[in-house]
Amino acid sequence: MTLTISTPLYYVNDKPHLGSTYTTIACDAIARYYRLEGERVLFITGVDEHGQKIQQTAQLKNINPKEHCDLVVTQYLELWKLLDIKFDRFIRTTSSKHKKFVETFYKKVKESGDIKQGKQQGWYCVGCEEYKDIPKTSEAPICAIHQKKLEWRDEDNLFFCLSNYQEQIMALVQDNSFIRPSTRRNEIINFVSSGLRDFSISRQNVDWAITVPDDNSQTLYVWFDALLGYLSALYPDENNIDLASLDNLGWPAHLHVIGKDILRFHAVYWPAMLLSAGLKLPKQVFGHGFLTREGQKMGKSLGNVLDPKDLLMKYDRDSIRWYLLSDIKFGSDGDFQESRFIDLINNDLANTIGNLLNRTSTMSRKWFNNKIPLIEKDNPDESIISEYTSNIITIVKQAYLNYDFKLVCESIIKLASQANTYLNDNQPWTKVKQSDNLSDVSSIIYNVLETSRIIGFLLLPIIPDIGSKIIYQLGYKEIPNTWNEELSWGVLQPGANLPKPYPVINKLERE
RNA sequence: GUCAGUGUAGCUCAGCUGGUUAGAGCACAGCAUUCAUAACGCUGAGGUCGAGAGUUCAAGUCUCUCCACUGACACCA
Repeated sequence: MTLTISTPLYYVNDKPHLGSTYTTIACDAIARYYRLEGERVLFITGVDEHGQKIQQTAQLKNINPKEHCDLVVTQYLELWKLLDIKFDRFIRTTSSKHKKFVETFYKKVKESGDIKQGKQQGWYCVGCEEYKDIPKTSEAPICAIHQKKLEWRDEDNLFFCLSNYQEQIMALVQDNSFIRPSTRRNEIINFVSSGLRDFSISRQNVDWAITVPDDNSQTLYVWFDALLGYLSALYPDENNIDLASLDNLGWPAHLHVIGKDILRFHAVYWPAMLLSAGLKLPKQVFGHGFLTREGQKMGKSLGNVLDPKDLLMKYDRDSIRWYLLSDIKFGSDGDFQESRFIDLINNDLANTIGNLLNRTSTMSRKWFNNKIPLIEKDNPDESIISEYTSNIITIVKQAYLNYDFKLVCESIIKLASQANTYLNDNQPWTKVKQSDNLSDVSSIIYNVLETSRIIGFLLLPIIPDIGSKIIYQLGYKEIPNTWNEELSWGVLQPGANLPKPYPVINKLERE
């Protein structure tokens, strides 16, 4: 069975920002975890390219919308490459595959009787490009943001009959495995229990969008179009687009990872659309938090937006991944603080983990002829460290399953600290001076090499580069695709060659 | 405005159904040490748990009031 995991399809109004980077890194870690577990994973990401805003942005730049989209898409792909994001599908909503699918899907929903004519009425601000929630009866209301008069709009649109799915959606959002983290579930339940209203899925004056199949005077509203990207992404190409084959292509999705701001679309509208089309529902929707920077909201007006590309110029990708995944509880909001960033990288990655490997490998090579020591007898202390390690493995695996990356990282650090303490307690550098203790020394070193090896594997989903470096430095010629056989004690071959160690990460200087 | 959530050491946060001297990591101080990336290890200092009142033998943990911040309250993604 395929595990399908998705990021949102990012809106290409602007270049990628730290938020989408964060989401994508988290998804990548999840995908890597499942792959190591031996699962067949389909990791979907992509972009949402339609809508009036994009049309307008392109106009401002004096290029056509497609050119604009192509440009931004290039930036996304480049960033994901720099971050070594191992996605399987990248879906563009302007692709012909997607268009074909949207038409197919629309027809099916229409056959189900869930599309009707309606009127979209309301006070509309041209500046905001949105309808304001202001009573019909108000006279000459003014937009609070733009201080301009609002227009009364009364537009014939197609509506999706969301209200037909009130009970089913209610049951879905109350199921405590669907919306994660659970703290966000209540909001959605409140929303649903206030009564679902039908929503419009078409627009009359937006050209940069997919045309409604049976009414070329209108185009489909971006959300209706964008959500369908999760499905169109599954098809290998634009041939044989039919709903029945989705079952074999990886649907239903195992997990949609999204920002908390778009939870409602994914937990309410999207499932209803799927129900209407007779398709299965995704298993989980995870709404993560937002990032601030040095305690402040990031925004253009403040001029404090942190560009992921700039970050990558200064720091390597694993440092960024480690910071985002280890310091911020996945699901909660987080604050990006550069001094903390530097502290964490230096302490966790360089001092605790990197130095552990380095000191152990050096000892082993120095005293055992550049090899992993031969174990001559059982070390009575072995069980202490090996049992500790095995407990950590259990905790880490469970934490990965819960998408609790913070706990994953914390537990791995604990293991590394434990190994450092074990070395200090046993002092192999003292024992080695007395030749009759050599067999003790070999066991001690072997135990810590083993621990380091397991640390390397456990780190792979979070920081693949550093995890791999650790594993290579222990003599592996290649990184195994799955980890279940590796996550047991005693895999390192005594007597095998140990390459010369080098720092898995360099320390960062504080400015 | 209505509803929900948050407010615990300098910083980021744990503290389940109320119960001995309130915890962790980072930062800080001291000790120790050289196998190692001036790293590791050990010890310590640090909090009237947002404010006030109440229930209780006992409250960070329950109730009420207040203060501050955040989010949701339908078509901006």
